[in-house]
Amino acid sequence: MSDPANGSPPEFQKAATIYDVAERASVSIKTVSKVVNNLPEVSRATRLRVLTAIEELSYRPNQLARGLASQRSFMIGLFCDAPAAGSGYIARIQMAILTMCQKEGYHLIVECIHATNQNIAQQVHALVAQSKLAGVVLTPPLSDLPALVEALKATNTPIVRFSPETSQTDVIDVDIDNCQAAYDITKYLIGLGHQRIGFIRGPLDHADARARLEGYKKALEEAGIASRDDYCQPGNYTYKSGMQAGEKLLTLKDRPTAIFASNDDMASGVMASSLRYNLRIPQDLSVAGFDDAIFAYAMYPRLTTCRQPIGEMAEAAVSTLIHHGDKPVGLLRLPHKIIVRGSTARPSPAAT
Amino acid sequence: MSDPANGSPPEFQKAATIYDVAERASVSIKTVSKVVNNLPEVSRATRLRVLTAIEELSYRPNQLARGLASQRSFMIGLFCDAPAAGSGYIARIQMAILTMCQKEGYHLIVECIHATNQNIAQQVHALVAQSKLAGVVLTPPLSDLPALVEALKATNTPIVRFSPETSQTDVIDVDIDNCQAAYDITKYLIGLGHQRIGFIRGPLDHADARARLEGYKKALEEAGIASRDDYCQPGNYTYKSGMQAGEKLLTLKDRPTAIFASNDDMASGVMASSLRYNLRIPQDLSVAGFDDAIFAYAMYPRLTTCRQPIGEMAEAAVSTLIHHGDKPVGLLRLPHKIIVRGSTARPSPAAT
DNA sequence: CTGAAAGCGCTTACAG
DNA sequence: CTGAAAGCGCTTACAG
Repeated sequence: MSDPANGSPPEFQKAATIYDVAERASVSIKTVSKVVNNLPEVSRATRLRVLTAIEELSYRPNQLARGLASQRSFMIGLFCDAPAAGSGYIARIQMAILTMCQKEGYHLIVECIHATNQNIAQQVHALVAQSKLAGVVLTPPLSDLPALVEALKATNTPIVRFSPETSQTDVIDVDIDNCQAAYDITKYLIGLGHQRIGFIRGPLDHADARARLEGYKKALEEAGIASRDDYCQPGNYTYKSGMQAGEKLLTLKDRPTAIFASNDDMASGVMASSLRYNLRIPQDLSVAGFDDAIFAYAMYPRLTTCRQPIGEMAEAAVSTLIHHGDKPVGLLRLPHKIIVRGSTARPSPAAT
Repeated sequence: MSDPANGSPPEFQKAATIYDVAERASVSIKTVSKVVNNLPEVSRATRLRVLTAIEELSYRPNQLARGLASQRSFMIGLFCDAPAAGSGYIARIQMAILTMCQKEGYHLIVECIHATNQNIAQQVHALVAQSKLAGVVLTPPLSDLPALVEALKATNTPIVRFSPETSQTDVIDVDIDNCQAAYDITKYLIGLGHQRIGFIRGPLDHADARARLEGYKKALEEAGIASRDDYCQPGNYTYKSGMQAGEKLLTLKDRPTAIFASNDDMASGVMASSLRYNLRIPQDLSVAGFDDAIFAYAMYPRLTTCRQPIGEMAEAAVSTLIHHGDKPVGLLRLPHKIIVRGSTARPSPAAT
């Protein structure tokens, strides 16, 4: 197939280099470089000539050479603990980041870092030093690994963290207002006519779990509904813990007419437990979750929940990494969205 | 912070290069290169000296330089249509591929290619030519995009496809035996005592859907159970189509005591529809799915299903890409696994 | 607005 | 078993 001795121009076999383009356009490679990188200082006529040559040779700059020479690659790292785990939150972030990267002409390189790993610093060093990443996106629970963040800072790599526990300097954080979101859902349930609203909280060492609990209480208080301790059950964000909390809530004397679980996995558990007591959803019991997990749409009835604006968060993250320096450091809060579906309704007259 | 005028060795500020290591170990860079790449022809003593120097300087080879010089990068591309969509099948593949890559010292770069995109060839050219990918993994539905496969072949990039429709030359394919898997599930249901087993098939233009249907029929036939047309309903792999098929099956005069849906989304739909008829699962109706989707474990009761050995498939895929040439081209079939959970049980005496 | 030259940090024949 | 040199394909001061 290959024919090295062939005298004809190698337009087919070998990829064109910047030299080929320069020669064809009768300019220096410097000029080609400028055109490719969209720098000014090139006359319209020259630019057009170069562009034509690029087109004709279907030239693509070699990213490896570009990165080596400029000491920065066009790659953004996405560091995850377990990309495929959980309810798809991480997967959704990845998809959004990827879309943004492609829009900006960057590539996404995904790395798995185990939060329990000991010398993270070493691993990061290997990863970042080797590839000269243009920036790194951290997803939970990695957002809250001081060792990771420090190691990254030491390599002078820009960082964006998704939903971190606490804000930090030198770092950009993107998140939603969990308290407000929980407040909104609770208020929506109250607006529906519910007075007895159960709540299943997440682990209290998670800042988001605390914030959601706070939002729930705030909404009740504002509506003049006394909060009852037995209506607020603990959970740990798993399906099973949701089912257990559901059992407790549904066997209460004055059982709630609505249950708001702080995530979709637990909401799913509640729905499972409601089957045991022959409660129909949403006629006998309204259930709301949080996250808009993949399965929230595949269960019956579909789950009312809160969706994070992951697309916008990713957009903010990537553009911050690429144009970093323009944006201020700190926490960026983006607006969430309540998704109302079939699992919530007005309480039946009998229940109220 | 940085102090270029500082005379002390730059062990901290700047990353060590191969020259620094060579100097410290008193060898040429060639020798360092050999040690790093695990090539022979280096005496034990020298190798040890180099290794020590590498350790002391915490040297990491620059991947960009390595790639540029050798004309091949240590990156493997994972091409997906929509990484986050669906029931997590793609996400799981990604996780497995990623794990393998890290084990082999490669990086994973994820690219999103829309199957509907017109000139895929161009996009591939840009992607692969730019980054000199060591290999590419294709996931459905991209596995069956001739334009993609051809474009990739033209760049001489090794390819591995997950679950393609049809085998091809020059390409390695990994898959399970869908017919056998469906046969196994059906046989398991028969073994439980079910005689009236409904089936919901996938779209018949999918090879896997056809194979699963075939497996179902084969198991019935072997057991001497006549297959009934009204027990075999069409579906298109969505939750909704599963629910519709469920309605049809459950309103049949002799309704099935078990339903086997060709994927978990449809199985989930069946379970939803069963609620309408006050059928308890698994007491009144057994339901089995296929895929072991993320939510299969989060529903109630948990779904009996078939899991693909994604870890092994990924292992085969990556090692094939890296050591390609060693392995034969063609289709590699790996063993599936039936996961029995709470959604299936013996039929109740009344029903049989 | 454009060129010539050095250099990014490796690998790879080619010698010895 | 090891060295010296060229080259991978770009970018980036430095000149003009």
